Amino acid sequence: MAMMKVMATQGYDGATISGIAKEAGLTSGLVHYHFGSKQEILLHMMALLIAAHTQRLNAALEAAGERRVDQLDAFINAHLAIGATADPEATAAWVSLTAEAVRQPPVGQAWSTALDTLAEHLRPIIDAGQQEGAFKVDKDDIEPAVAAILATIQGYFVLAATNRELIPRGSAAAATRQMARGLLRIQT
Amino acid sequence: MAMMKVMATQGYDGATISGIAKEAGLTSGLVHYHFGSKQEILLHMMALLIAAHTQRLNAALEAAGERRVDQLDAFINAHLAIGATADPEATAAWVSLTAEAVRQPPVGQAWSTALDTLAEHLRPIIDAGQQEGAFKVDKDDIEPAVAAILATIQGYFVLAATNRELIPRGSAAAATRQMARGLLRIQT
Amino acid sequence: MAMMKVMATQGYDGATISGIAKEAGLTSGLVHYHFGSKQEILLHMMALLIAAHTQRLNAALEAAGERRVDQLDAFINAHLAIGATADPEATAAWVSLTAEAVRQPPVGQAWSTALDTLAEHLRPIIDAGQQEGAFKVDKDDIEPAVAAILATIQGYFVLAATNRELIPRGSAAAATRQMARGLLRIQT
Amino acid sequence: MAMMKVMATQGYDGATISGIAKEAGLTSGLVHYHFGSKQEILLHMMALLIAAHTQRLNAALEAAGERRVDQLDAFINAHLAIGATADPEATAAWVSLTAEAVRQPPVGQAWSTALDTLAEHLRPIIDAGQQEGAFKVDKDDIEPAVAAILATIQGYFVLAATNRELIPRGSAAAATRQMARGLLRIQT
DNA sequence: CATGAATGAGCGTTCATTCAT
DNA sequence: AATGAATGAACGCTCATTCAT
Repeated sequence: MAMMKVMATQGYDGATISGIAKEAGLTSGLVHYHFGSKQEILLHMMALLIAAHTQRLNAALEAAGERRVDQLDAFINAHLAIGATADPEATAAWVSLTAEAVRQPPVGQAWSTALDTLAEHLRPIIDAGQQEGAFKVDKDDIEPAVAAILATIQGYFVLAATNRELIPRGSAAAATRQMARGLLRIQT
Repeated sequence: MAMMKVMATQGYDGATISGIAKEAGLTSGLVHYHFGSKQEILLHMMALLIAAHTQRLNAALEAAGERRVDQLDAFINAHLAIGATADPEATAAWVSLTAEAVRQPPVGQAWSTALDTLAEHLRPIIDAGQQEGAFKVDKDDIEPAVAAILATIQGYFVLAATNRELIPRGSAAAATRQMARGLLRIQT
Repeated sequence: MAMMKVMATQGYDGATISGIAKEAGLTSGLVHYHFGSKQEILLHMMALLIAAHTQRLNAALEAAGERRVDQLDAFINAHLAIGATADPEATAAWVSLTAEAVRQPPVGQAWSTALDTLAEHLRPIIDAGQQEGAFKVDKDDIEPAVAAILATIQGYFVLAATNRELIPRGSAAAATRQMARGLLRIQT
Repeated sequence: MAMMKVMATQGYDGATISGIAKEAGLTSGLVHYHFGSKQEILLHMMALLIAAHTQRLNAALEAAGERRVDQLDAFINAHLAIGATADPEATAAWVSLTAEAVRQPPVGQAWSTALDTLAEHLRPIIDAGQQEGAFKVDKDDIEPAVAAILATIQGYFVLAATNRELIPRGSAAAATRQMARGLLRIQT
């Protein structure tokens, strides 16, 4: 998506319609012909980003096997493996988008929905792990754990977009897995 | 700072000079008399935010005592205690600011400096804990741990600004402390 | 005509080609295939409006009989009978059109022609009435009278389109006939 | 007012903000600094036009003396004397404005109010004339008469803006007075 | 004939910035 | 120090018009 490329470096307000159009090899009029408004482009970009990510995530979870800890690792890896997020442009765009989620209610709603979807992938894993005794946590600590893991992932995105050199290459997924083990009291 | 209030709800581009001025009870002309450009206001706001935070952080660390684990907890609590960040406006403004750090190099630089400063507060604690044997980690895992803890904190800011209901009340600091224990292999 | 419907509520500039096309169940491309330009559509709409009106007018005049005063009444009634203009859409479109006649010379020309045509229907009636002694006016007052009656009719259109409640139901034609009697000094 | 000049020849949509600004020797930004929106300029122009007219009308009515017929004539003359409206630009602008009254509800409201104000000047004259026996009309014919006279005046504005040559020089006021006499059955 | 994607000029509007007072 | 009028560039968006299919 052209908007992603432009937003990655210019942010939402800096991403002008004609800038996006030029990046995509179109004219500004045509962009509006297809999208109606700038916000719609943003929402569409989000949908693409989320769809691509969801697909990757589902594939990773299916490949993870039966063990809860492996599923947990797969969830983390799907977000953070390979250099604290594979696509720097997508990461930067996502961070810019986060700021828009604060401002524009429709974007905020879509953002919330996306995060909720992630939580709904993660929660059952932790839930099952807890019930099966693999994760030795209180029932009451499950929701906090879901939030904590998602926070860590989002935080890595922020750091990757703004302070890449702070993250030792390849450490994000490993560190997060280790944190999750502590959080969920997984024996290793 | 008036800009913070406006940025919290409107973002950087949505925060107009005259909007900021009105919030502060001034006129737009006078704001420019003092600041020269909008970016300078942003940089000034960051400086205030960072200074206030640094002061709080230093006070917390001083009060923490000698034990490394207490210092670590103090560091985490200083960022996340009391409902996943005390001041919702400051949090929202910080998240908006993050997006600007991606766009505007001077802002990005200030942001990096701020994060580095935090890292420089956190690193010696972990360093010492490792050397003293309280934290049973490899030397090579110290930098990743610093990044991971900072990522988690920043991630909680993001969630607090966009998805507050995902974070169970008061769970942020506790969960982060627990994660840090797992990451640094602290016996409890 | 579709343009009339759209112009009645949106005016000329507010009436977009694709809006007109949608109203007519066509596509914008096809509209241009037939008309070449938006102005041409307007001119075509005028022609239709005028043709329909002229036909109605001629029929009314033929049915009016020999007496000049009856012909005069028929002329007035053909414009104003039945609730100060029967078709509100046509009236509103006509008023919008009037404004375009001020701006676009070709439209102004067509408008003038239309008014002249009306004058040419009205003038001979008054002329004959004056010569035959039914209308006791000076020869010099004929042209002013033609203008005055046309003005009253156009004025009723304006009021009907903008201030309908100012006109007591059904009073327009009667009042105009009475005014014309005063103007032409017709004994009653 | 600059907008009036531009609207007189270009209509409302043709009157661009920068066109108006240029006519007034300003920049487009400054125009918006003072007016907020194009519609507000239009409303302001209406207010000026109406205020100027109301003042002229009141002066004319005060100078008219006690006789009802003189007051009636003064009312008519204030609108139409001197070449079917003195200021061609104001007339043309008014006609363009009429079309906007059909489209833009706030303009329509202001237009209605203006017309109602005129009606409220005219009605008491006719009312009194009827009660005093100077005007030999039914009570029920007063409202229709008010509407008819206003219609004629508005109609002359339309003709003046679009078909000036149809109106013999200086005939408008005289013809209207004569029509009013017929309408109100005033003996002469 | 008919479609609808595509163009591009131009619109109203916003706003950081300047400057006379 | 302080005001707020003034500037001007840039934005999102609209739409008459064109044209490949």
